[in-house]
Amino acid sequence: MKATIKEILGMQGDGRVIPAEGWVRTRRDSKGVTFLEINDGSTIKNLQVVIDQGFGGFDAVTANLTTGSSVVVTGKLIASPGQGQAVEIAAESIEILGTAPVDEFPLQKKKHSFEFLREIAHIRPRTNSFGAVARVRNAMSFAIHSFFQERGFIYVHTPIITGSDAEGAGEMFQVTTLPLEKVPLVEGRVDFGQDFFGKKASLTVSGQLEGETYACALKNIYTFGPTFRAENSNTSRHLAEFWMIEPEMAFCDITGNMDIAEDFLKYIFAYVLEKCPDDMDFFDSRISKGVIDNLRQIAGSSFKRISYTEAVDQLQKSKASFEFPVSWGIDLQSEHEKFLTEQIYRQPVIITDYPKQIKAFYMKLNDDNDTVRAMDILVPRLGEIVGGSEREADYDRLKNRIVECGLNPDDYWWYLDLRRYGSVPHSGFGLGFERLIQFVTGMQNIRDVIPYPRAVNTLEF
RNA sequence: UCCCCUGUAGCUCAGUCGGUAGAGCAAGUGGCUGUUAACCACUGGGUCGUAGGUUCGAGUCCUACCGGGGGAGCCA
Repeated sequence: MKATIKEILGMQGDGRVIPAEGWVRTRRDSKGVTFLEINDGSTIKNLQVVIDQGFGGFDAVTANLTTGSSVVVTGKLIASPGQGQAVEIAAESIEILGTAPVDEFPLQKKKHSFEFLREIAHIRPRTNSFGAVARVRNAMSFAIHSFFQERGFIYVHTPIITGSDAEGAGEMFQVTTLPLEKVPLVEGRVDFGQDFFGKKASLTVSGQLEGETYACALKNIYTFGPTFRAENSNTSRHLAEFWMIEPEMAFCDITGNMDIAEDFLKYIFAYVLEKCPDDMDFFDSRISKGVIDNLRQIAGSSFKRISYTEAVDQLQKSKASFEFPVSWGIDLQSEHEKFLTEQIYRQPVIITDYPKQIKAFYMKLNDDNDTVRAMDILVPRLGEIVGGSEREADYDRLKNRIVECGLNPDDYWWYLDLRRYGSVPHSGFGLGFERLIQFVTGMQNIRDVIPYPRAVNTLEF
């Protein structure tokens, strides 16, 4: 394999003759000399190619040497006499592999809006912004695995298709092979017995319940995979298909859960700062001023930990006027979460011990019988980024909560079995990968941190 | 799903009181011995989202639909 542009930029400009492959980003003509910047996505930086217009073969390619065309340039790698780059290639031959006609190719050597680029999602990775997002996303994926692997967590592949219809985490996409134009009926209702699985099936909204079963066998596990929500939500923070990270730890209480979650976030931030300095410089200067300092500061500090009751007190004491008034028992609204992280504490905040009414059935009930051992991590700008809890480990209390929440215990027989045989305290949390990328990069819209966003009425690519 | 904003040149936008279309960037041509957000000059470029309506006349006002954005809810 020939050297990537990233590798070439790290070489000495000692006059060696090498090939360089990439796509033309921009071209500048002066009298007698043409400057070409080519990029191959291996780094956000471009390689400058200098072409003496007198050299044989230039006239043959000049018309097609346009933004977006793909080229192989061979020439001497030399120290650059100009400012802005250490080395450059003095072209000795140029081959155009694929042209990009200027009147058709949608990217120009100018800034484009993210809204426009979303319409050409197959071309947008060739821009600085989306190249940087892709590289940071890659680094973060790797960091997730290394964080857990270094701590002995087992990576578990929980199912994508699920038969549990009542996980309660959101609207589900149905999966079926039944002919939708002629659905088989029994007594007026759909006969799922004739469907592929013999029962109603859906795409998973969470791997947590299955994750718990493996944690209760392997101690510490994590999942990292696609998740689906059929909610009709149209915001810059929601997708119908997104990636979620869900660790689950046996013999672990809510405090251990918080410790791991906090360490995890700091590890990811530090990792990206170390491994993607060029891309992060780009985000810091062009996308969101101050992201680097912000991440660095968070990675080196301790998160504020308060109870839900304290949070409500703080919000009430602030005398700020909210659209939704604050009182004990309400679910915290976006405006409340933002006020806590951006105005009161100005840092990530972990809130624990929520009223049981506003949380899921599987969370461990506290002795007060009113609150559960939930923990949400809120960050400035995005609000909730992590949601987790210590799980209810007592069979009877869990069964009661299932009934209280209007669910059918029979649907959870295998989940309840965990509490019948060798039950242990265990805890875990869930974290939306794209929201984490948003936080790290400062990108405003979640549709711009995933290659091909799936959302309501969005499935062009 | 609700509220608000928006749709005009390839892109980003301006367009006053309703009177017949503008800029910047991009592109093309020419100029400039090394540029790097290159620079200077000139040139070309429009079914004003779609369909109706009001009017002598609609980019502009009204209605519906479609697309995009922001916020809320739901949530990760």
